[in-house]
Amino acid sequence: MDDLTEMLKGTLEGCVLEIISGEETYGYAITRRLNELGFTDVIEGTVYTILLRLERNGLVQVTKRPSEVGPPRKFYALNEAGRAELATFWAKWQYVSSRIDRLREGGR
Amino acid sequence: MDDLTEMLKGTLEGCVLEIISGEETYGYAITRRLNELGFTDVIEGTVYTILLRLERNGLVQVTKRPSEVGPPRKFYALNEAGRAELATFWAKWQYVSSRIDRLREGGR
DNA sequence: CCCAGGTACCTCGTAGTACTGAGTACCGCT
DNA sequence: AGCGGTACTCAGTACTACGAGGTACCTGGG
Repeated sequence: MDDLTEMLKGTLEGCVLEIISGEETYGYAITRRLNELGFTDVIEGTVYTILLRLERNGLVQVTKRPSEVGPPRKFYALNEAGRAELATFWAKWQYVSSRIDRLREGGR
Repeated sequence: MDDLTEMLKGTLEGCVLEIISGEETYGYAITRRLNELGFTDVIEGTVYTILLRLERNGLVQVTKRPSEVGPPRKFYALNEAGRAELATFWAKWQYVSSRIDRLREGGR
């Protein structure tokens, strides 16, 4: 599937929040996870800009830990504000996707 | 539901295409239709920029017709390229939304 | 020892999209 | 004549994802 970038706007951040909420993890691994999930074109640079934004907005707690196979990793975990943001993301997603599906059904 | 604007990027154009595909219609009415559908914050200016883009990209056929209640209307109808674009939009939507839903299900 | 390759992070510039705000103009009604 | 509803246009703004490049750590092979 090619060029989903415009459709991912506004949802990618939520996806990253969801991944972080599942387990404390770091940028490089998040990129791999997104690629596995089918978002094959999502690139490291994109994920890092999202992570920096989350940090700047105070939605995550960051912990730096050494790695045995490379440079130190920055692990991200959701804080209370992050969990709240994730909840509103899913609410918005539910709202938007249901309405688009309804439109698709020839919808009234 | 407030501030869906980022999440609508990339999907609003598809919604407009879908509405046009249902019946030949014009900008002002499309805006009303979107508002009815739940996208209450979508504003005329946004719809017109989308319509101009569709026209510039050769996805629609435009017909100007007089109105009895105001200035003349520009009616839009999909051409062959527009129908193709609409089909790929729904394919992308299917792809993206299914994957996001899977992620939400704690998904593997 | 050095260098390639995988791991891990950061940053600047660009492009695309939705929104804002202002402007223009037509119409019917009072 | 003026007002409210209809209808379109356009310049400017904000936000997000992406591309391309750079830095740095580690292991293994030549």
